Amino acid sequence: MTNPAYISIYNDIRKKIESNIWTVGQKLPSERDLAKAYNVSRMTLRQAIQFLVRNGLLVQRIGSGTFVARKKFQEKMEGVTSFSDLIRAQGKTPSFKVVSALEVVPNDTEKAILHLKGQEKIMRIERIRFGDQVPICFEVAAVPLAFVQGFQKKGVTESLYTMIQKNTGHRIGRAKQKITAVLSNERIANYLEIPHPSAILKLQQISYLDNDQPFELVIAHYAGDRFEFYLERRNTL
Amino acid sequence: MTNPAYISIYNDIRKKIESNIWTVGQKLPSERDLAKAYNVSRMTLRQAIQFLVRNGLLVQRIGSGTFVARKKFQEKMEGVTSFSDLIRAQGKTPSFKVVSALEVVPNDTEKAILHLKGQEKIMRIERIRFGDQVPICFEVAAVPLAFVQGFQKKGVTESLYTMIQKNTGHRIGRAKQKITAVLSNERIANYLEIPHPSAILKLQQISYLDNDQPFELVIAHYAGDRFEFYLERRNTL
DNA sequence: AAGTGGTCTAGACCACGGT
DNA sequence: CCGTGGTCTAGACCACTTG
Repeated sequence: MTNPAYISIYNDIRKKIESNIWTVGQKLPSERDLAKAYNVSRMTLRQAIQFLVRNGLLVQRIGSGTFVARKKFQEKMEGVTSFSDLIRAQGKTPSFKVVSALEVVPNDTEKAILHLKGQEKIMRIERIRFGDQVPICFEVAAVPLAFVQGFQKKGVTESLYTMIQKNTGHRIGRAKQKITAVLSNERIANYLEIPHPSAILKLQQISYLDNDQPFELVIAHYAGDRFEFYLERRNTL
Repeated sequence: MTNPAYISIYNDIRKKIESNIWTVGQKLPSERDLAKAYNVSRMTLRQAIQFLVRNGLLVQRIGSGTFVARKKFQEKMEGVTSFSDLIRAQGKTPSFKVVSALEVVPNDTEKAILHLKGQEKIMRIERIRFGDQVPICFEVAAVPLAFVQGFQKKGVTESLYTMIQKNTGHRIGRAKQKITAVLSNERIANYLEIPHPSAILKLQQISYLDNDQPFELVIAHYAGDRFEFYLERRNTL
């Protein structure tokens, strides 16, 4: 049942990065030294490094060395829908305002998607996101209460992901996203300060732990004329 | 300047698959036999296989063997915007109708994005895409004429990609996509048989060869209430 | 039991980057 | 120049699937 060596090494290095033992931009020991330290061959060590590079935690420069990448895991995980990244990429400053954060009984959609049973409650958070003070997105997030034990109603920052990882002992595995276009309704047009009707980019995101348990449902409404998603497809090699 | 062995092997196997020497679902020789055939060690052979698996051309089953995957390269390359795949995933039948296919002078956007100089012309193709006869998408594609030498105005099928690969000697490298929401205009509402105003999902896709030369610009308008994009993010390992 | 992919070793040479 | 990552070898044992 014991893991292959390269997976143990992968996890160990990841922990060192996530706990800031190795900080952003820092140079790691050479592959040869790391192999010695982990008592494996260099090829095996390289297999661990390879996955860390592919997942964006490390970058390698030939002739120079291996370095901790700028982005951390949970920031990466937000992936194509990372609001902050996309706003910053436009040279703007992201911010948000919490409209409400309540412990409530889930609606049918939330209940089905989050696999909730009986009377299990959720934390539902409504937020408006801004870029340089201009409202760009209104979003509703639902998380089962079990995942946010002892969670204060303030903030609801990026550290939600790290907290869930601590509370559950699981890591974040994957995220499904659906994107469509809808017409605005009065409430959303109001929040986003746009005329009604306007075109809205609607995004539904479901996030899963690495045991395939869903832990978050987000439905976001973006002002069509103030935001665009950017995707890139590459072929490795 | 000669390639590493695993890249040559990668390309050789890819050619065998794309030219149907090894057909879909077929079992490949074992890694040990392939290594012997290519006169490399098994580790090197595995590195080539690994990339083919990651790019979706092969699948491996432990204890069983290595097989040609169901999807081929150019189908994969359409990626998240593959209309046909998304429609078929809903159990519907995709089809399309060519509205026009003309050799014309590019507009400023096309000229800039496709890096066109002087009086170079393009082929501009307008299409309506259907799912089970219902119009879902109106799209305009622009390709520099140089890439479609001897191309007939009929069809404009998926084999566009393979033809460009033959004409240029380059492979398809990556694709950039921007997604946003806009309100319909009269013409598009007419093509898509939807009320006006409606919400439209607008997609711009730029495709590049592996030498980073852009070869295709597509601007697509999807009826918001008949279509949704589906994306998935995974963490390897 | 035989064949397959998954992992691993202990070396080696190369091309590149910085000093 | 020396240290780095990139590639490669010729073996080996394991876990899994299939006949």
